[in-house]
Amino acid sequence: MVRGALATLLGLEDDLEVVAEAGDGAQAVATAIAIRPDVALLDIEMPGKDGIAAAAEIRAAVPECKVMILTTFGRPGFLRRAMEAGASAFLVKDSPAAELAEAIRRVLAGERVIDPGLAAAALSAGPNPLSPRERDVLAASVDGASIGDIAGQLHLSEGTVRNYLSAAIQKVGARNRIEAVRSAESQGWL
Amino acid sequence: MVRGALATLLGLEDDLEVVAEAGDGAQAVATAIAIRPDVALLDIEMPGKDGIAAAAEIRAAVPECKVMILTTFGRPGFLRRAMEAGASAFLVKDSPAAELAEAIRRVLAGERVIDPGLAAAALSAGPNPLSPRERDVLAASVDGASIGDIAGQLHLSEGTVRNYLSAAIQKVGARNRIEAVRSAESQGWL
DNA sequence: GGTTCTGGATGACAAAAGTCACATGGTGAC
DNA sequence: GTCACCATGTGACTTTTGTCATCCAGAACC
Repeated sequence: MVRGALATLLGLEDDLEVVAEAGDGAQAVATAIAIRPDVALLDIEMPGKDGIAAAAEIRAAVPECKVMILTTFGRPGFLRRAMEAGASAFLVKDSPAAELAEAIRRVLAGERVIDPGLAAAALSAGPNPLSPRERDVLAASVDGASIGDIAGQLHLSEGTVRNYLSAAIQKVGARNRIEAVRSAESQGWL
Repeated sequence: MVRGALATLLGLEDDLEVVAEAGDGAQAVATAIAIRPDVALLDIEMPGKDGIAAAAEIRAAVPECKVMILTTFGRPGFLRRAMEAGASAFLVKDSPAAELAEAIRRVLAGERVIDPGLAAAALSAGPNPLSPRERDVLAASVDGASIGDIAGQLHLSEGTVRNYLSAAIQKVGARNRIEAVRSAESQGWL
């Protein structure tokens, strides 16, 4: 519904044309390759996951297509990863609707558009302090899995899982697994 | 942005007029009382919380104003509470945008509009099994608080908190606190 | 060749978390 | 007036977590 509404809205602008819509990441990549649009506007939270991966794929397959990220949660880590994936813009959905069309025009003109408050947050937060393995273990514990579950799922010994979790908890400055997960999630580190 | 886009979209319909917009629950209630619209379209997740409470207040203060809930997460418990608050419609944002205007017309004609899949889920899930106090304790533990923290926050002894938590975990069929929180949240029981 | 880093593992230990049994008041329903 | 819950509390007990020290193998780097 949101996508449809935004598409209709953008279609009302004289100088913009919505050439396609897609419901998930994979479909977005396929459509971008087929249509070769000037710009692709992607969300991060999508069914089938990861608008950032989709962004990277589109950049690789269709270099002349600028990629813009429009997302609900302005997490510093998301911004960082989006930029690394070659995105030209990073906007959050709580800015006014009029800004969207304006941002698209600026991107088409070659500018990069980044929510200023978010840019500051991303710079002050610093990079993801978690090692890849710590990230895996923390990510595997989001929905209440026990140490044993995580160990089985990741083919590690329980002791190792405990160690990684302990390290992750310290690094993010949390007091236990749950706080660590919340905190890492809110920074976009998972 | 989403609100603005939907408002513009609805404004394009010949027979509908958007008379106001509000950014949070309190403002929505105040505006509804001032403007006395035919229908109010509310989200549940709002800054300042709880579109369902706002719905109930609007129903009480402006009885001729129908209240519709449009939300991202179609949780059975949300639907139940929305209906108890006197809502005339409960829609989820992943239905097509065209349906929204149609739903508004049906509500204005006196019908109740409910997402059918969600209605089934709400009926099969049954009512919230948690006692109010169990709900409080579980809700207080969402972001990683320890038993001691919760006890202090709710002015209970640690043993009592443990007992409530244990009961809640059993009732929702979870294996630990985190699973219980996730599960209760996904049902809309918190 | 030595140093350092990372991924992985073990064992020990303390601190939480979770379970159980049981006790006491209060509130409604029948 | 009894019965069934609820909210609240205690104490004992087991299981899970989280922390720490220490170890080993491979890769990278100088």
